[in-house]
Amino acid sequence: MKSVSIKDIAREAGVSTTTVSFVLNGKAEEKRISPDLKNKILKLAQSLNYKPNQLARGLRTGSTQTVALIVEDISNIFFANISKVIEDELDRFGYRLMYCSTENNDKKAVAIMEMLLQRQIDGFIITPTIGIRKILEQLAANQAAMVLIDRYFPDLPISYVAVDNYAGAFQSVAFMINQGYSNIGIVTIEYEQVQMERRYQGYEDALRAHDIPIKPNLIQKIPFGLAATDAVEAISNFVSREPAMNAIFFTTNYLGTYGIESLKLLRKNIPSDMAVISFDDSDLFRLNSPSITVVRQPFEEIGHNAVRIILDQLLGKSRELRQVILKPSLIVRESVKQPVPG
Amino acid sequence: MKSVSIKDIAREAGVSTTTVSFVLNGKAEEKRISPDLKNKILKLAQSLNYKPNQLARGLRTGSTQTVALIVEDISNIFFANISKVIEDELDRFGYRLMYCSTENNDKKAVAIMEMLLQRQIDGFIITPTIGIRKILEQLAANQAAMVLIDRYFPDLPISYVAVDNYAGAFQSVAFMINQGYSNIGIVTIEYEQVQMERRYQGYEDALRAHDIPIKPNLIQKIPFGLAATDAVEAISNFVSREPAMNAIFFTTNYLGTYGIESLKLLRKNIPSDMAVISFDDSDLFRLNSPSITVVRQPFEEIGHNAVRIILDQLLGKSRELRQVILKPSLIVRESVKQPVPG
DNA sequence: CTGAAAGCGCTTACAG
DNA sequence: CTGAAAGCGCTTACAG
Repeated sequence: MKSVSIKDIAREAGVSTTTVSFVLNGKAEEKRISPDLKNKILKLAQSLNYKPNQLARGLRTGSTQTVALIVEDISNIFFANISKVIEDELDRFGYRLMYCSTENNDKKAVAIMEMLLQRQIDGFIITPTIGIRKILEQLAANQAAMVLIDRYFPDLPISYVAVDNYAGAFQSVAFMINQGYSNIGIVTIEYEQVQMERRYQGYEDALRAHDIPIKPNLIQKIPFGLAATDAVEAISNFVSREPAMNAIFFTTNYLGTYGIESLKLLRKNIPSDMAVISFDDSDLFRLNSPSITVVRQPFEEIGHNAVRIILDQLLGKSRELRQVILKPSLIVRESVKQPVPG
Repeated sequence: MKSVSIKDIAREAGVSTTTVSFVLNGKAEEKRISPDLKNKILKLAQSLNYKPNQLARGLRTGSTQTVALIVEDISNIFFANISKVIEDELDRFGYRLMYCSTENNDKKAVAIMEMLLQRQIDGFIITPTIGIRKILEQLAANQAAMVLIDRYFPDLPISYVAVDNYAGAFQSVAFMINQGYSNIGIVTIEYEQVQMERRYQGYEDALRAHDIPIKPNLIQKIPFGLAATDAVEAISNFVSREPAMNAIFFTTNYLGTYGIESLKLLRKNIPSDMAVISFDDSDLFRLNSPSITVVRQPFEEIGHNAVRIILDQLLGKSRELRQVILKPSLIVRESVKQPVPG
């Protein structure tokens, strides 16, 4: 499948590749190329089904007009939603989006970054894993166009867009307390990253603010990447082990999903046996019977902000450090009700 | 951020770029380069943090070691599952996967194909939209490495991997009939593509095989891409309009999800008011109360087969036309029960 | 054992 | 108004 090049067009048209290149790049007027010649070249390109080779163009210009989006898992609805916003927006500025999932695996994340760097990607929108900190530092030192989303390194001079995880968690737990719950557990991820730490801290502080003691056995940490069945089992054990616990805060959507499965297996009724709030929204939470109260992250705003920041960098408008923290919102549904007294 | 090239390494090492290239490509032995020199170059590349420029390499060799996966919607769990299988498998053969979503939009699909063609992608795994038929024909004529998944053009000489949609639908509807239902409706997508046609045909034939007349008013077609709220409304109207209908077959996962929402809004009980089966599985179907009976597609097998076919083409092992049809399986859960007599 | 040179398909400063 | 030429960073056939 030998593709046609500007050389082919030039030969057919009887002109130089320079002229063809000018015309094809819309510089005919600027370069004062005659309209007749311009049209001839355009027609020829069309009829030969010419497709510019972006590798050659990228090699020559140093720009691929491509932005990479690196997330934890593109099939997670939270990231899928964000990526759609980002893709649509970038498209309007002539940038292509290339997405990659790290699965929160440092090795995979490093490999992805290497791969992207080799492909001369213009800009990066990244949900970082801890293991790529070094790479990000280097990129930052090299003035690469880059913005972090969802999670970030507070001490690194890299722009980010995130959500007030602390407030989202605090608000959720406070809501449960105000509804009369006091034996509130938390299921979170055993992974030392800001966003999860902040959610955990919101949980603790909400309890403390209401003079409720923190009980270590109401805290369940699940290792990241645990197989679904194992995670469900861990949560089931946790629930069975703590009969006094009557409410659980799940710090992310898949944990909430596992939780619903566990409670279903245990035949625990939501909310009469167990009140539930999860971070992140999903069809499952919305349509579950009863529907699940959630902390919704404003993914449209996250996407918009990330694109604005990366474009400012790419278009050379601004390289200033931006640290955007957006407010999540508690969507009250049916999974937290006044508990039966006694 | 000027990156280091083999020229830099060559200069530092006091050798030619040829030698550096040989070493970096693991041809030191073959080209009989002295071990000392080899190590020196390797060390140098390491310490200079050399990253090969894949654009240059791709331009020169004509191969980018990249396969594109074009699906309808990467956030649909069915496609997300397939893509993970494909990505992992290709990775083991040194190929990168680049994924794109068409959203079943012909214009977007064409734009994606153009973009990929310009980027010298080595192979294509495609869930085609109707509008890219022409492009696929051209690619096929040019011997491009390519395989279609999920849907295909039966009359085009292009390999594909799909599921026996007819059998899946037939089995579902026959199951409902055997459970005692006879007023079985169908909610499908108004879109003229094989896979949906086959599912619809399975529905019709199952009814016919059991001497149940086809009633046009039990057939609801939803335009593809209809906003969620509108689709839910359309299904609600459909359900309300046909009080005699006591079972519905949904031909794809998001329709099933809309259906559950509609039934919930209408306060219809599954299965006592309405039995439900949907094509494709999901957490929502599995965890819903009651859990939803589904036709599960063997996504692992789909992915494996697609990769095997594309690799055979890429590695030049085989270009033969392969038409793989896999069997889906009915997963019986709680959403179809014997209806109350009368 | 190693290197000079051509060339992949573009873009663009320079010249006329 | 248009073209010859250099060069982006690689790989590789050819030569010695």
